[in-house]
Amino acid sequence: MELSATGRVVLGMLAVGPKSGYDIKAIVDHSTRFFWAASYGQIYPELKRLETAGLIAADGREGGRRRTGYRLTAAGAEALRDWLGEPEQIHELRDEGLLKLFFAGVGERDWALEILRSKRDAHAEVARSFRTDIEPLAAGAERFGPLEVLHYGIAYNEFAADWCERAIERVERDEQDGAFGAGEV
Amino acid sequence: MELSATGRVVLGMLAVGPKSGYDIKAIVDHSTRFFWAASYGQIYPELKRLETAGLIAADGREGGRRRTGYRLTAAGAEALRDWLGEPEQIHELRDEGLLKLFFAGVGERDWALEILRSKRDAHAEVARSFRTDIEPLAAGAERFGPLEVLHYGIAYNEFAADWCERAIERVERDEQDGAFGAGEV
DNA sequence: CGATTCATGTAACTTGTTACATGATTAG
DNA sequence: CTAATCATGTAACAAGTTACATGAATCG
Repeated sequence: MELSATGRVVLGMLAVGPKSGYDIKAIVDHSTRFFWAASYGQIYPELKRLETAGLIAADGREGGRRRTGYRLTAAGAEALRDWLGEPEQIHELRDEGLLKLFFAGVGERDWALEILRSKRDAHAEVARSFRTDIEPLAAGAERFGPLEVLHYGIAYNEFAADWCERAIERVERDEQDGAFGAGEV
Repeated sequence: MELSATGRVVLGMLAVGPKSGYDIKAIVDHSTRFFWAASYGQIYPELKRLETAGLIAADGREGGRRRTGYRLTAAGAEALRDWLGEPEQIHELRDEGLLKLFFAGVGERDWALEILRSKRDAHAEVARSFRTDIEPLAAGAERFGPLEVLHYGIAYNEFAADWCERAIERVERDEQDGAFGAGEV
């Protein structure tokens, strides 16, 4: 069975331990959402689909609150293993800063500088918040994975901020305006 | 007027010079598609919308073939300037390798190594193809933008491949299996 | 003259977000 | 008691892909 985008994150989260849709959403929102988001509108229907397909089942837990928790079945564990074992990895990026930079040459040099500064600042701020807000919480991780991915997120944003900084320096150093563009707009 | 995602790339492409929907699609497919894609199903309806809104107009060019070319109007140039001047920059990443890595700890160490190797190889291959297939064509760029963005693409993919390589080394060096996870699946 | 490319367009489908409806439980 | 949080779910919408239909022009 081919897992949907949301099915992948749901199955993975349930592999760590039994959870409700609400739990999954909360965990996704402060972990994978930076590279793999999921909304209630996807999670709840997907839980039903996975249950129908026999990959997950209700966990028996009863508590004070109404709650529909799920756990992985043996078939679900197998589906997760299959997916993790496939070498294919979707990689999609939608980066408006790069799109703006692509067109920056239709204007003046200042446009490029402003675009690069905005991109630099945005990446620097994400890296900073990962370091100060999330890393302390994730530091004592029990399981391989989350902390490594967080470190990737920090490194990626610092790489991007650095690249922008160096690009700004190049543009500022570059004296001849002729190299910039035709100023079509 | 708020530009749609496709409106942004269409307006930018027309700022460089008059183009048809077919032209735009062809250019997007070998340039911005890595960070800002667009399909015919979006481009043609968007051209109509932008024309109705007065941001673009038919270019007068007639040729042998049937062709509906467009150019920017003054209002379109203003809309493009407004958009380029806004500091906001959408940044969305969907990275299945990171998602797999996030869950790698539910299995054995070998899973993590395979995931990291796949991600490393994919990024290395993109960087290689940018360097050998695209950079030679883009080298003599007249306008600021495309070449800088290409260099970002190369640097980003090399960063990611490097990070994976170093993560692989860390995992291989790390002897104590206990640090790996509970092996839930 | 037949294959390819140029060229436009749409319909069906899939995916995903947002906002809302609903109501129970718990903390202060 | 009341505000916040827990919790599930759906409807409406927005965005985007794929595949197809259509046909003209060009290349070999």
